[in-house]
Amino acid sequence: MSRDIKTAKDTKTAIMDAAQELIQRRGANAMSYQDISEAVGIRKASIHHHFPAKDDLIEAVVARYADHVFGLMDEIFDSKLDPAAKLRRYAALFETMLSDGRHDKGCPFAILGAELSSLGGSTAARVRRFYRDSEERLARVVEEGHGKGQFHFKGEPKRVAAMFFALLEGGMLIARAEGGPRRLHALAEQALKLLQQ
Amino acid sequence: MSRDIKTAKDTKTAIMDAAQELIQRRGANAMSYQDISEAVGIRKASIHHHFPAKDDLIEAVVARYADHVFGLMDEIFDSKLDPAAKLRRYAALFETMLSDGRHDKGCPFAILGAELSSLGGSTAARVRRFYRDSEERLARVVEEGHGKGQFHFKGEPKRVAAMFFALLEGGMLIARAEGGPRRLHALAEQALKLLQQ
DNA sequence: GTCTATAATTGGATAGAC
DNA sequence: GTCTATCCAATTATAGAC
Repeated sequence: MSRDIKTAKDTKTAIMDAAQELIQRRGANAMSYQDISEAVGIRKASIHHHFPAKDDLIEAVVARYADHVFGLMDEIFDSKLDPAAKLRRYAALFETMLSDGRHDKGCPFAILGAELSSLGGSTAARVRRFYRDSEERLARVVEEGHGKGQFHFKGEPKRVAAMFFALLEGGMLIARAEGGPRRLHALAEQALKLLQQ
Repeated sequence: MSRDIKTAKDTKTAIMDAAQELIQRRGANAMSYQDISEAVGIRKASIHHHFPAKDDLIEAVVARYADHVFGLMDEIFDSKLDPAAKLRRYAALFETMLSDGRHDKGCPFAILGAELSSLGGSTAARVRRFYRDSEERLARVVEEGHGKGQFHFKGEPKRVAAMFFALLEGGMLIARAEGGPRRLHALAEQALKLLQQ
């Protein structure tokens, strides 16, 4: 056996976990190999063994996170919940993030969106893709709600979905600065009120 | 006369202009005195004469920008425009920002919100204040529109205002990544549709 | 796969001449 | 108020022993 049964989590994963937390809290530019080294308990050089360049690490983290979130989204959106409940559950993902730890974590893609121009090309592409795919999935739920008569609005479902997404990403940054998860929750609920009225 | 009549803009202002542009495009963490030095055409040490520490510079830029924006907001919101037109004009401020230069500038306060935990204390406080004051001003417009029967919604005007604000800040980051000013415009229009239906 | 050691560069910042 | 020169710390990254 090459792994410790108990605490076992391979170093590569531990590095990515630490990096993700740092990105969510401080951003990719403010994250250093030194920070990760201290968090994981290994030397800087060892990180380079797993991720030769910083961009490689950021990209790996971002790819893993996107897979994770889309997994959760698909679970929610493919369920038998009614459309409004689906949007609530989706919003709750953001709220839960703000509740985590020291209450200073944000959505990695909102943070990286702000840092977009200093990211590597493929990471920037992944950020854009995340936005696009999120809106696309949301649009299906909005459309479903519209079709079932649960949502009432003028305009295209696609636009409403984009609105809801922007609201959550922006609201997350704002609520992280002041108000926390409760404030983000209130934002999402207000949006749902407008959709259902 | 101690200033050149023609190109005259004092160095301090030129430094702040360069710093603001860099913050809007890359973020405060990715901005260096070296970058500014090249943009302005002076030496790094000269920047330190005007702004001893980087935090001083960032704070000065942020304070000036907030004053500027609140000036514009007050002009719009104190005008005789109807509430929907006021919100459109407000949204246009964000759209104009995205149209500027290489189309990669964002609202400094959205960028700095993402970098919040690596900012100096007083700068972070200013970011929070900007969010609060923006929402407060927007709330008055939303309330006005509700009172005049132009906006129809359930819930508190304060919440609706917060929603509109989060939508624009988040939408700006997303539209900067893909879609540009037109996309942000569509977002704002969709929100107005929901309010007016 | 992890370590020590070290390179190479850049960052923010200061001292002191002009 | 701007410059040259310099300092010191931090950062990304590599080489090579274990």
